[in-house]
Amino acid sequence: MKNIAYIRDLLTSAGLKVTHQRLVILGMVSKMVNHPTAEQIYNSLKSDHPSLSLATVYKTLETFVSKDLLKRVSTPEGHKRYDPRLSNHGHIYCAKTGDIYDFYDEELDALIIDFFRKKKLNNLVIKNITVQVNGEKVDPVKDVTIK
Amino acid sequence: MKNIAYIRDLLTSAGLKVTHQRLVILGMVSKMVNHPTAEQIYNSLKSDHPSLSLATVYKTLETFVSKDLLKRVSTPEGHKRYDPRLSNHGHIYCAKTGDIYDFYDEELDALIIDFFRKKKLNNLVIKNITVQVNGEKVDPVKDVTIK
DNA sequence: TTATTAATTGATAATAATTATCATTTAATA
DNA sequence: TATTAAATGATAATTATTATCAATTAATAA
Repeated sequence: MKNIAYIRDLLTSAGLKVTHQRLVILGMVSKMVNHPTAEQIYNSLKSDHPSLSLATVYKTLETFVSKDLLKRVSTPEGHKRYDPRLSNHGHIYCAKTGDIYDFYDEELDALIIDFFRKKKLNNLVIKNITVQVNGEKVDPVKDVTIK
Repeated sequence: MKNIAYIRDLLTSAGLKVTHQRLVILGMVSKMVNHPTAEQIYNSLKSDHPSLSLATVYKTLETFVSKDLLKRVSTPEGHKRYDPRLSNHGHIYCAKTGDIYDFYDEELDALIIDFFRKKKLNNLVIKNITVQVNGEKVDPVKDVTIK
């Protein structure tokens, strides 16, 4: 639960001016759970903030990504969506509904990081590693089915 | 090395009419190494096939994806790119150049599949699992750097 | 507290990427 | 070879995103 004062601090620490728009955009995206697009964030805000511009939402989101206040998530459909959860985690993407679910597992993270460490990839600074699971929700099945 | 006869078989097996356009598009994307966009594929073909339409390239690529003859790859930039390599593998994405490198590791695959099997995710048919590494190529560094 | 200044915003135009439409052409059969 | 359904090409339309720029606003300095 990010309150206004906390978001204000985040913006200041990132070297960004604290504007009304930034406060409400970061506040909104932080409480949205399903990795919204710029348009969805705009739609969630416009009734309470009728003067807000869609262009501002687009620009502001990209500003936040560049300052590491948000992460940008890519889907197989190739749309930009935003994720307020900054700690490393994986995504489960449902092709049928377009929903994205987060999953967290430190053991898996450690495993993968270790894997790449051993690989000794030269010449590459890794920013993040994401495990993306693509699948389809179905009527309840007994167990996870792979391929 | 996919020759014409082989590609012809692929198309037929997928229940697709064997057209000149499909042959050359699948032939081209299969030999392109860096996960091209529809436009890049079109550009690679148009000098030899001046009558080919960009719209056909777009449509054909999506047809191939729906028939599992290609995979669609998403990048943090949110563009659609295509991958002719169907066996499971991970992607290393360079934010600086936009290049995507493949990496294959059966041990890592087995590890991750096992992880999800144990999770017993109900209600989800997993189509594929991709490990996506986002990073930046730099002047040679000593070792892989994480975060 | 107000003035200054540079950054931000909103409105909208422009661009880029992708999809839709539909008349024409073509591949697979009968 | 004729038939027919599917695919193609040309282009319009749509969608997503970015650029432009005058007006506004936040941060600061006086």
